[in-house]
Amino acid sequence: MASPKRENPSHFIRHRIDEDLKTHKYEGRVVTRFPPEPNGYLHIGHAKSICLNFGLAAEYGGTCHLRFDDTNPIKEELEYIESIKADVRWLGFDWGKHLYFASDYFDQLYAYAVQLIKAGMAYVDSLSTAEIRRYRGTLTSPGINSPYRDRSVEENLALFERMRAGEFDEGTHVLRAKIDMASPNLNMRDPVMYRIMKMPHHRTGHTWCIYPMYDFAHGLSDSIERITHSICTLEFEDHRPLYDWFLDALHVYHPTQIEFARLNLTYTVMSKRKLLKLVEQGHVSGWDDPRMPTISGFRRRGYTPEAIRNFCERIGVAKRDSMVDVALLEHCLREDLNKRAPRVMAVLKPLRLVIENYPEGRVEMLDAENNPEDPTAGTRKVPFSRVLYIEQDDFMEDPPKKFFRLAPGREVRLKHAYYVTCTGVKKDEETGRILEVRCTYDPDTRGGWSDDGRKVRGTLHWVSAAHALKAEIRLYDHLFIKENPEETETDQDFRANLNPRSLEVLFPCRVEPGLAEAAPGSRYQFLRQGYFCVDPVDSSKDRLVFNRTATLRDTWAKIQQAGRQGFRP
RNA sequence: UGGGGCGUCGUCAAGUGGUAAGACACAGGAUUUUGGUUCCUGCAUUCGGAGGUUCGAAUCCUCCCGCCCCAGCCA
Repeated sequence: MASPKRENPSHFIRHRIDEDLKTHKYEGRVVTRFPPEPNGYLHIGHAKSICLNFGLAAEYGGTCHLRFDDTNPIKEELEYIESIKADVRWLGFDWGKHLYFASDYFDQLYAYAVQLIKAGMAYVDSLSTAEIRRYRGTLTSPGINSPYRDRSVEENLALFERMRAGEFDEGTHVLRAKIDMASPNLNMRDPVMYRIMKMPHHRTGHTWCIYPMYDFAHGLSDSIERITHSICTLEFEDHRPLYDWFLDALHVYHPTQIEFARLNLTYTVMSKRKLLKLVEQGHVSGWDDPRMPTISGFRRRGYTPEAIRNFCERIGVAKRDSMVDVALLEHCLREDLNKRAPRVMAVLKPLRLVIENYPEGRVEMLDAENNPEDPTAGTRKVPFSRVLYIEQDDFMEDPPKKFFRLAPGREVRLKHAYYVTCTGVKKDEETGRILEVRCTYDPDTRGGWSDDGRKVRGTLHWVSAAHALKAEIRLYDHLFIKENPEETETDQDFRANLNPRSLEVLFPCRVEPGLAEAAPGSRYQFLRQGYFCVDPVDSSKDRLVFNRTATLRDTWAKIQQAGRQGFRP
């Protein structure tokens, strides 16, 4: 990789690690972890965390663990574990042998709990869920001690053992840390450490009927794995005192928890709950719908892991809540694909173009450059004949001044081919709809160039009607119509902002014959249109399906927009 | 009205007492066989506000304002 790398942006977590390295807090080690709960698909917010954790580890010569935080069997499924691993791998990261599960530590965690009971720092509470809530107090008033708070160590030990043995029903007992019911931090008001759940676990089976809570399990899992920097999102800031409390109480190895702001992106939602709702209610076709901000959605949409990684580096890491413009993500994608994607011609909304002076039955194979940004990409042959398809948008019968595409009497270049001059149009007598455009070509302009100094303003893409392949093309737009879908009128939710035009399916579009061989998932630039990929799920030899990953920047569209607004009274 | 955080350009974001980086977006212009790419140029006399300390403040102090998070036997 000789490409000139951007210098790594400065951010507070790098500063913290630098500082710890300087003071030898962790003997020069850097060990991070990405700790997903296997209860849903990963989204681009997770990608930020993955890039941060794996990226930092790589940068400092350390390691990053992939650890599944699987402490709640009712919400978690095997299926998610595989999708998460696939997504992390696809993003380009490798956990090597460091694949772990919090459930692997259940025995150790149980022993730690017993140790806390013996130290008088944990007790079995027999209050009901509702009572526990009531005893906890509120934001502004302190909680009160449970009547079971002062059970003897022996009694607690016996009760906890019986909880484990399955002697009690769910909800009848919990193990709580004995901290401070009057703490202004609600997390410190005797947090629950274990609850009874008579539910088999996807990895430990029927071994357990009590499961540890996040706050107890997470920090200790970090400790067991000798993590140095435990990076999580802002909402856990209030949990840090508790994270530290368990580690200190048990006198075990103590990682540092550091919190950063989660990613928000314009025109989309990011919470698992909301994404699940979109899937379940059929607003999208699934977790991997190309409009979803999931990793699998972006993958199917045609995004590259490089673009996503670059995006994650560019957005930075900080503690303030923010909403990143999705235009930056699109920019990263275009920047990557501009260099790599082969150019190809595809007509989305076909309009017949007949070249009156081109011999019937004649076919020429013209040379076309595969990528002007990459001289090594070579050329290909494209068939040219008397009847072509051009884009409907590339012809206007009565064009405005700034339109420099095809119109009666106007001359344009057909990319890689010839100059053509429009001689007229053929219309449906009744509807007035344009059926085809007629033109003549200049045989001296083969390849799309004339040495006589003649200037043509426009260059059009095209396909030969007799040779082109039919294809289905799916045009995607933002899933929501508002930058912040959360902004709604009272008594409606984010679904009210769903974009009814987020998907437009075009068929039959006409594409270059060479695309018959296009591999699923392969990416192209459709000249003058945008970046597209072969849909890895629905495309087949019989029915080619392309997804639009992103449009090209479109100055003409902007001019039109400005014009329309200008004419508004 | 308890506690924990956070406020620097439209959006991200550097900056850690020496006189406001960069990116995206936006607006002009040049080049162009993609109205793409590339290339120039412009875009915060000012850092939520008000005082104060200092030769000097986005950086230190005081007060105020605004936004986010926490009352799961979820993570």
